[in-house]
Formats: sequence, C-alpha cells, structure tokens
Amino acid sequence: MDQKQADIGKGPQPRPGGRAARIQAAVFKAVDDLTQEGEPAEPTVPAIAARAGVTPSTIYRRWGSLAQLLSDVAVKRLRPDAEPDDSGDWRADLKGWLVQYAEEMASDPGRAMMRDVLSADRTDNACVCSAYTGQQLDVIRARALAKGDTPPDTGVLMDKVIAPVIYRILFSRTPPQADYVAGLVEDVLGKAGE
Amino acid sequence: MDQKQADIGKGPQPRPGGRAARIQAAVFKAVDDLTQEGEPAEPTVPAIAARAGVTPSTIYRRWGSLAQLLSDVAVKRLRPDAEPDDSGDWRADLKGWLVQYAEEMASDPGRAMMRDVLSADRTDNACVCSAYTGQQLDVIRARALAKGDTPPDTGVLMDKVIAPVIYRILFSRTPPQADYVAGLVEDVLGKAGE
DNA sequence: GTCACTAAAGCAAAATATTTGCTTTTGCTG
DNA sequence: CAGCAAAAGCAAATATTTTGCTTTAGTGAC
Repeated sequence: MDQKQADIGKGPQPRPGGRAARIQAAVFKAVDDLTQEGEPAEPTVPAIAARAGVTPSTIYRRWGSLAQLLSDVAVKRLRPDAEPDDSGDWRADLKGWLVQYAEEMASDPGRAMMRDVLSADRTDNACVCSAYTGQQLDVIRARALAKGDTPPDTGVLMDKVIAPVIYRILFSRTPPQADYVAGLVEDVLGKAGE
Repeated sequence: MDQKQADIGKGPQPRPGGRAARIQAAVFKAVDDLTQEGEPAEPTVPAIAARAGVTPSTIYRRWGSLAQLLSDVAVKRLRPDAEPDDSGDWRADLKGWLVQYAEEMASDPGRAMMRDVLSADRTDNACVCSAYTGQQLDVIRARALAKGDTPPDTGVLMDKVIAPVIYRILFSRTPPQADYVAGLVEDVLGKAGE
C-alpha cells in the first residue's frame, strides 16, 4: 500500500501522533465497540463520548454530526487491509476477490457500513470507498498485465460487476449470491479473454 | 397504472380518506414545502409538525424518526406519475427514458431523495423504488413484445444500465453523462437485437 | 528549555429535540 | 347512537445538540 493510498480517507486530523490523533482514535474505538456490542440501534453521540472519555461537544465540533462520524468510521473499516490473494491465476483471484467482496458488503455489518457512508453530510466518503475497490482491482489487473495478458479495464469491472452487486444489496430484498457474482465475472472475462 | 402498482409504498395509513390519511397528507406536504424552501439542511421534526399543524409526537409515533419520514416522502415523490413515452420505436423510447432517468437521479433533488430512501430505518423503501423502475421498464418491454420483438430482460437492464448509473451517482464525483448512459443502453440493445 | 501563539478540548448553561403517560378525539361497528 | 379501538393532542420528563467561555496541548521562535 503506497503513501497516496494510505492518505485517503484518514479523517480530519492534521498532524499525526498529536492530541488530535489520539482523540480521534479513542472516538473511533468507542464507535467500534458500541456498534459491535450487539446493540441493533445506532449509538448516540453522548454514549460514544462517554465511552471515549471525551466530552460530547468535542465530537459535535469535530465531526458536525453523528452521521458524519459514523461515515468516517465506516470508511476507515472499509479500507482494505491487505492486497488480494495472488495464486498466479489472476482470473481465479479476480473472481475470488469479487465473490468475497460481494459477500462482505451484503452482510449485516457491510450493509450498515455502506448505509453510514452514504448518509453522511459530505459525499466524499462514498468516493473514497469506491476508490478503495478500484485500487484492489487495479492490483489484480497489474499482475495480469505483467504476465502479458489483457485483463478487463477496472472501469468495466466497476460497471459490470461492482455496480450490479452494490445495487442489489442496496435496493433489493435478495442480496446477490456467490454464483450470481461468479456469473457476472465470467461474462466480463469471457469477452475480454477471447 | 394498475391497482397493484398503485398500492406499493403508500405508507402506514390503513384506511383511505380518514383522519390518518389527512394527517399524512398534511405532513407530507409540509416536508415537501420545507425541503423546497431553499433550505440546504434537512428540516426538523418540530418544524415539519408546526407547518403541518400537527403535534411533533404524532410524527414520532407514526414514523419513528425523521429519517423514516423523509424516506417515505422520497418514495412517494419517486413514484412514476406517467408511463414512458410511446413513439412507436421502443428502442428510442427505452434510451430516452433511461437517459432522463439518469439525469433526474443525478440532480440534486434526485440524489437527496435517494439518500433519504437509503438512510431509512426500514429497508423496504429502497426495494419499492427499484420496483418502480422495473415497472416502467416493463411497460416499454411489453410494447416491444407486442410487436414481436425481443427486448432485453428487465433484470438485464437493471444490471447493465440502472446499476452502473446509480452506482456512479452514489459513489463517484462525476455523475453519469447522457452519452455514457446512451452507450450503456446501446451495449445492451446491440446484443439483444442482433 | 521557556515563551508566546494557535487550534482544539473541556465545561456548563441554554436551546432543541425526543420520549412518554395520560386525556381527548375520531372513525368504525354493532 | 353507544361502545370500541386506534391515533392525535398535550404537557412534563428526558435526552440531545449548540454555544460562549475557559483551559490545555502542541508548535515554533527565541
């Protein structure tokens, strides 16, 4: 993960290591803890503040609203922590990554994070998420190119696989199943690979 | 518009014409008015209640939260008010409808409505929106079938046109342009029509 | 190191919003 | 028309968000 990627979506703190970063970490951790403590409803700002050992006004002043804070936390959690697997067969890696991506995003926590990202005041976070996805796809694509293959363009994958998967998760009662996703991938690979 | 379609997404009122319906109408109108009065921020529940001549607790008890109310209002506004144009050339109608759909959803009000729909507590409303879109596409499709043509499946249109359009609106900085949408439609028509 | 300077946090009071118990109204049904 | 159930009104109790002011932490100049 290069410097540019590491900088995306870091949040509002200007200097790393200082008080601002400490408080942000404490607040993020508090949100993480509270959301995972089985509570189905969203945590409140006062609850988060108490858990983080911080005063509520700090949160309001720094993030502006609960929605924005939850959105920032979601983006942080959506940041990929590792590169996609590399088995040597980039088609298999691509399909595997996309199937797993769909599964994660369709899960309850995945949907909650997506909702949080989209209901923020600022629209930036959603773009950052999409950029994360693109970066992961680009990694697989670069490996294919290095082998002299012609993998599908990342934009094409976004349109033909990511978009339908996300659309179905957001707008349908039935989340995409693994074989549906696999079918989408094969469609794209079929055309590009022939 | 048939009875089944008219019933979708009507909201919580059980009997039409009664007090429940009157109050819902007043509240919906208040939300409409307030959102269009240039205010960039979302209206508050007390403001809506005051405008509707209703007590805030009514709103809280009936809708549970501002998010749910805004979502219901958005769905109501997203309900199609007319069938797609019928020029006799279903391919042109389809492309025209989709281009206009993309434009409307990419507009500021369109994006606000989509955001409202997605940030509701209940997930039903998003499904209803998607159903509306499917119904409109089905109308065009039925015309093509009546002529003995083989139009693309509505599910395919959802995956290949609607999904990328919505994904880009939600997750990218650059909303889809008309020629991009037209390209997507031609891709689908190209395959189905040959 | 110390001193000023700035940005952000703490604190507490004020302003808003939300919840809740109880009463009243409304529309339906027998 | 009386009785019933569902939903609205009202007002008090809670909870939240906002705000003005004070304090603290980090930064850069000496």
